[in-house]
Amino acid sequence: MSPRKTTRKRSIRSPEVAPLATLTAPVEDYLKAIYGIEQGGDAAATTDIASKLAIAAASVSGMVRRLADQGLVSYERYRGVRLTDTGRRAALRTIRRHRVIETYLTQALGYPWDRVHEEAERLEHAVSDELVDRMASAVGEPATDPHGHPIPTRDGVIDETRHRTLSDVARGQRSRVTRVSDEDSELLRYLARIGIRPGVVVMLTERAPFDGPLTLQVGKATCQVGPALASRVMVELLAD
Amino acid sequence: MSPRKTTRKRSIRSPEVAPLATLTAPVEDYLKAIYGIEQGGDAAATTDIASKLAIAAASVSGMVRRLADQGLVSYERYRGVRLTDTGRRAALRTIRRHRVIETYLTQALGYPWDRVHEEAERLEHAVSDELVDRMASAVGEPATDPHGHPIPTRDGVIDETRHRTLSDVARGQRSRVTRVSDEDSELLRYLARIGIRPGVVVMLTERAPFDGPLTLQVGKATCQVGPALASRVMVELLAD
DNA sequence: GGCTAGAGTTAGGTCGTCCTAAATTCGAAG
DNA sequence: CTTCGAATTTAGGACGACCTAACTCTAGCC
Repeated sequence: MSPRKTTRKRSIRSPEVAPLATLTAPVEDYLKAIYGIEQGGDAAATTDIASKLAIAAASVSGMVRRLADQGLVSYERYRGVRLTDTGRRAALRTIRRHRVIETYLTQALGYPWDRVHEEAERLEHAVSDELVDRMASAVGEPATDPHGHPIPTRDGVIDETRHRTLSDVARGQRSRVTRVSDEDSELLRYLARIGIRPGVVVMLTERAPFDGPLTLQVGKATCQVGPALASRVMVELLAD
Repeated sequence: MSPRKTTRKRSIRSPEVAPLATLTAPVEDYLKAIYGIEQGGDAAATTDIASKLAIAAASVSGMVRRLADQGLVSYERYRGVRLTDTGRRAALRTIRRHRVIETYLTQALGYPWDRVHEEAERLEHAVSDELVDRMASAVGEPATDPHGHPIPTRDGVIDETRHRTLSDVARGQRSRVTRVSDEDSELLRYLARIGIRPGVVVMLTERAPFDGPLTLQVGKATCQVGPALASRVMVELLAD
């Protein structure tokens, strides 16, 4: 019916190795989101990207086409999105920036860990590579950010070890907290209050049935946490 | 899904004054530029703004109307632009950010003074007030940035003393450098090389006629500088 | 193997910021 | 007081990033 020739008419770019130089802030945000979703194994679905970025799905369709034009993702209609190598490099660069900034702010400027995410979310689009490297070296080239997430190296190498969450831990099992989700600052304040942070050892003493609360031994204290919280705390199991 | 009527409405102490909350980066740049031009005394002319921002004059006309709509400038067609109080406060806030960032980068992260401007130009739009304040206090609440420019206080108070330039200094006069222009990094590297930086005392020993080069005694060294450089170095005269 | 719920896309807008080209206005000089 | 050049504004576009509404495709179920 309608002409639907929207597929082309973009600019004519002969070379195919994308520049990687000047990405806009929204583009960097999309790439980060897609990277995160792809960690699940599958191609990133439109709605997942949309919900992660709090954007309408229709907007994602449009943007994804632009990302594909720029060689940052590969994309087949109705089939989801995958980062190209170029796109993955760009995503990891942004993630490195974000995490170095978070680490620097907490260590060098005394920022509380529940507020660095928001600040880093803005700064990651504005800092130069040089500044990121200076910040990283000022705090001793950290391997993880304050929430335990691994920091990619300058060359885009990142530890992709999967961790299980507290929800997966069996009763009576001791584990060490490795990472906590960093986006919800209320959650972070609460975790700080009950003593849960990367490095801390917790013992799961009880689990109520039907996805009920878990009872944890954290240091000398005991606390109960719901499944929503438990699924946002990553741990590694400890031998007894 | 959500109503997304998030269109701000920050409260400000004075009644009915404009929001001042979320200004875009271009808007902040315009306000800074207008502030700078207004320091000359007159209303800011369209072409001056355009050339300062490296933007077409027609674009400035359009933007200025939007600034006026937001209550940031007052504007009469063909008559130039003046900041309103709200606009001036916003401009000073951005200038404070810029200069605090410059100072922090040089003092805390060892950034060379000829590259901080560029970095600050991007970061000034991304940092929160809290971060700026933390940076300022980390480097001892500095009164000036690395190039000698005064830093506005949190409440928008700034030292507006006019300084004369080296071009205005009489032969045989001793003066102390107070500020140097910070936008040209090549100039800054050269100034560093010949030992001119804020605080340094220079003696003008000779001036060639017809706007020719000036001969300066800087410490134990002598150097000759052209009028283009001299007009970008601000000084205060010293009694002998 | 056909049907439909929900995922995904297209259509058609809006907004902010920029552009070039074509008027228009101002003010200074004759 | 007219006229001309420079300053300025308007007209008309482009682009990126978003939106809602309406349509289309896919996959899972009977």
